[in-house]
Amino acid sequence: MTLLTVDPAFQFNPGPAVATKLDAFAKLSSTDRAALAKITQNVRFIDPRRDLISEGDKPRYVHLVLDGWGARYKSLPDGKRQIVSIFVPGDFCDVNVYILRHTDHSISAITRLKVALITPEEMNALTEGRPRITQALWWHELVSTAIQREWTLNLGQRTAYERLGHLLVELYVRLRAVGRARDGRCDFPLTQNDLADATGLTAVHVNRTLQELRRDNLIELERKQLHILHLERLMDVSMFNPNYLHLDHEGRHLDAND
Amino acid sequence: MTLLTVDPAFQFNPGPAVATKLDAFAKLSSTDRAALAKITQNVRFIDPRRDLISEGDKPRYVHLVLDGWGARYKSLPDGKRQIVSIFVPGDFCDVNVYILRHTDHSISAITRLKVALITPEEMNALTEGRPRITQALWWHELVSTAIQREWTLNLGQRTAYERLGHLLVELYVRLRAVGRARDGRCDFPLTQNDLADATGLTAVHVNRTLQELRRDNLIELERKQLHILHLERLMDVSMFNPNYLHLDHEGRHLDAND
DNA sequence: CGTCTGGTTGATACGACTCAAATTTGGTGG
DNA sequence: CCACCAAATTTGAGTCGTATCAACCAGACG
Repeated sequence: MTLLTVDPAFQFNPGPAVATKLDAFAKLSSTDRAALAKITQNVRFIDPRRDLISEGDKPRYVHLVLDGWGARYKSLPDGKRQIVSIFVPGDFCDVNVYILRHTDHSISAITRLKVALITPEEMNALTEGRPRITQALWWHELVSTAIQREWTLNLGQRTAYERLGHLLVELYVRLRAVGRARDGRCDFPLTQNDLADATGLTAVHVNRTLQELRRDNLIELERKQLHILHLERLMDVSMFNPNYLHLDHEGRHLDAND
Repeated sequence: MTLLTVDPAFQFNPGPAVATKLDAFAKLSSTDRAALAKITQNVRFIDPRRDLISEGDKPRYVHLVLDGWGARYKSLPDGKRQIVSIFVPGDFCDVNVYILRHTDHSISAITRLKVALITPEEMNALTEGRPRITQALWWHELVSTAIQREWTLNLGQRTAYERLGHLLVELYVRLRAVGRARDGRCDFPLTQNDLADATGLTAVHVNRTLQELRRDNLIELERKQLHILHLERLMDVSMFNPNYLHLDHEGRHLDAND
């Protein structure tokens, strides 16, 4: 399987998603950007469906997704599996994990994944004397856990229909924030099986529920391309409130002046 | 309503749960402890079922639970409600929240709650030049999100029976780690309604499932007291793996030498 | 061309929900 | 100390959303 073709999402924004994302919180200076660029030198590619990190591993690097999609999942002894997070470009997988002895989850590639490996030392060097970046990383961390809370709510209280709608909107909005989505359209490489693992439903039920969403003229989804036809309405029926993504910063928090 | 009676859990450990908890990660020095004690001066009490923080509030303080139980929850426009976290003594509610503009959730008291209010400035002063505390706080943060991930797994993949069993074990183990549980016993102030909100079940089903757990001789639960009769077996049937709590540090990571 | 993965469909089963009411518990005031 | 009330727990009957099992289909790949 050759997957060297350029991800079509690049049509939207060929630039680095990381800077875009952190910029959304605090306008970075040119030296901040240079420092960020520096830590993304050590790049690794992971084939689709391959694990990048396995439960029990000793954490050695912080991973930063430069391109492609990944998923964090946890497995149960009875074979069940839950996707607990989805990573899109610009996402750090685990800031500061190396504080812990062992990871409690696995991370695998959904598409072919391009990640930067960052050592603890590089991480320290990055934040040392750069309050904007330090705060932006904290922001990233807080948003990640806020997303995790929203997923808890999603699984606990929403119906299958709302749950799927909510997940689609979330991913669309997150992609849009890093310039990878526009006009209701984005790449969407998750299979119905992945969606099932992420929503706690079966693949069969995901299939039927997606058909409902299509029938209601809310989405189109085929060939790994998602088109949300009525974002407002989909947000409404899935009770999506974007507040938990904390995108209301627009770099106004701290400003670079160099 | 007068709730000035001393929490019976105190029988186990009258000392400060915070230090106990952070100590589990990194042995704190006496000056570290003094610094911790200092930030717990500004104390506030919250009556049961009252909100401590409401969704949309501007975060002003970091809250540290000194005594009692609390719950973080999110509500949906259709009235549904999900408890996404439970706080027990020694838990920080939100390290560094004040980076965000608005909170995306509410926090309420389960029992009468004793919390310390900590300003951003105090927080900075606490960590400044204290790498052990800084790391311990990061550890706290990482464990909190690991718990959130486990809850996602819990809601997505476990049956009602496993789900409840898992929650009971988690809370018992967390309480034990701060000296508030022993020999399978601990305070357990959650109502069946609370359990329902936390597990994404209905109160009726929680009731029936608790009866099953009792019938299977795994637990006793009455008058707000939990007794886990066979911890090993309960962990087994609920597929509880303690790794996500990252309690395997025992202060060996960093050592104070003063 | 055959195989494989991902998607679709149909029939049936069951876990958890809903609604409604009874019972118990704990706190309050007479 | 007892009567009362509200909150929490328990029980029963009926329903529904989602799972399960089993095929079948379509496109991509080798």
